[in-house]
Amino acid sequence: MMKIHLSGNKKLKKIPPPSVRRLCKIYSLLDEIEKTGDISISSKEIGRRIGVPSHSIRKDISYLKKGGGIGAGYDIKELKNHINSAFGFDVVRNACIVGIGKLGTTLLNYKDLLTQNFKIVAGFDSSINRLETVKTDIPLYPTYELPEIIKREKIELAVLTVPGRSAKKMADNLINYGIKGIVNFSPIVLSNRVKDVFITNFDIAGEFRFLSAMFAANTSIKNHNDL
Amino acid sequence: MMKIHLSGNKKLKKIPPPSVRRLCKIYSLLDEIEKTGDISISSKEIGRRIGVPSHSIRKDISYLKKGGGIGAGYDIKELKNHINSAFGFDVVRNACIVGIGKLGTTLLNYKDLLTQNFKIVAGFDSSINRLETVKTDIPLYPTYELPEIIKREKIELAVLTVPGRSAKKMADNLINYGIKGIVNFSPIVLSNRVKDVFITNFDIAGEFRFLSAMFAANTSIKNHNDL
DNA sequence: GTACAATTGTGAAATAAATCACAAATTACG
DNA sequence: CGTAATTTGTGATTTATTTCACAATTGTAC
Repeated sequence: MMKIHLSGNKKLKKIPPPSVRRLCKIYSLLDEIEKTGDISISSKEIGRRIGVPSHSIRKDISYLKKGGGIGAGYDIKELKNHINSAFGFDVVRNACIVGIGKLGTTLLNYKDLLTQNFKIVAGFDSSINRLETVKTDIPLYPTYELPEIIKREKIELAVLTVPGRSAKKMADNLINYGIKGIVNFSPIVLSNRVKDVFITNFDIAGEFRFLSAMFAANTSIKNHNDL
Repeated sequence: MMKIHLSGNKKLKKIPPPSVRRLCKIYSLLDEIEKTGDISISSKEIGRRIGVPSHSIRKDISYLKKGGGIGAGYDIKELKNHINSAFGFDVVRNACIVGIGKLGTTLLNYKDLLTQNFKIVAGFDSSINRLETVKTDIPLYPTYELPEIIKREKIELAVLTVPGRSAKKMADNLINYGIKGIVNFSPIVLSNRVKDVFITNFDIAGEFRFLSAMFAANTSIKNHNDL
């Protein structure tokens, strides 16, 4: 259980991480649906679309919304605003990619990340050779320039796509340089002992293994994110 | 809670999904450590390495192991075998990648996936043009050949890297064609209503948003997988 | 060999999350 | 306007997972 400080709201609320995840998903969905011209949607429909029972949706939304129209559906614009102000999706944050291997290069050019509130403003790699061969619009720098560029470009978040053996050390460095959030794609699990630094581990190979384990166990599961 | 049928064991055990995840991680760790020549390891050390308290590690292992040496550490080889036989990591499964866009291409050549028990034996895309331009050692086919190739190559698992708008339909098709597990990289959440088909959702953009939400909430979290 | 330190295994307790169930509110419609 | 059909919001309940606590076991030092 975590504490979420709703901006524009004196109250301190606790929102379970699974609910935060679902709310993020709901936000994306609303974004999509808004384009079709709809102005209202029910918890049932949201649930159907993201594959979750409607009562979960209502519970999730109840964590951040007070009052409103029981009986009617949710006003899409209004609900988006609620999530927005709770999670700060309206603030654009600068991010960098550390480790310009295959995965790093893909993410550099992965359009979906650039939408919303992430802006990738730099890429880093220790191999000068690689910096020269990778083709991208985003400026690339050698690793030793990390402290300087992070400061200059006001980078808050880092995507870590270095090999496992360098992940731990690099994460420590990044934190020292002032990075406040890390998305770790290396197979090493990074635990965040440092206060105010947020780390999510995104282990692709591990996820495949998990699928295989569940598969072997002949059992159905819901979702990766337990969403 | 799920049912896991331990092979070579008459008993039916229930292992919570979070424990399955951690056990997968533990397995990878043991694999690494084994190379260094160590033959034994403690729950404390495992916990330190994957960022989880030692009592969780012991609990997880207790789900699949019976008897053994209290007081001593875990024998690495033995523990690996236990996990192995519980989750079937010794069986190699054929997989394919559906949707050869940027992400799909990266995964095609992502070495880490090829280790362990996954073997990517085919790639599919609806654009003939793309099939011709992508450079890879793995054979590529047009989408309409999916049913045939799945049967011929005995493909059990699919990695879905198509755009969101085609994800749902493609997933349904794959299931019809006999695919038993799907790793979904599209932003659409796929829920698995079909028995015996396992789906994990791997939403990169969503994960970034989640990080941002946690970041905005000024709260520290542990791990993406809730591992 | 004996005391001491370290370690596992596991019921029991505590915490977290999902699900339920239903009152209260709204809309639809003749 | 009145009745039926939807729909939300949320305490209460159930289920799931983590954490605790400690007996039992093994290794270690002298």
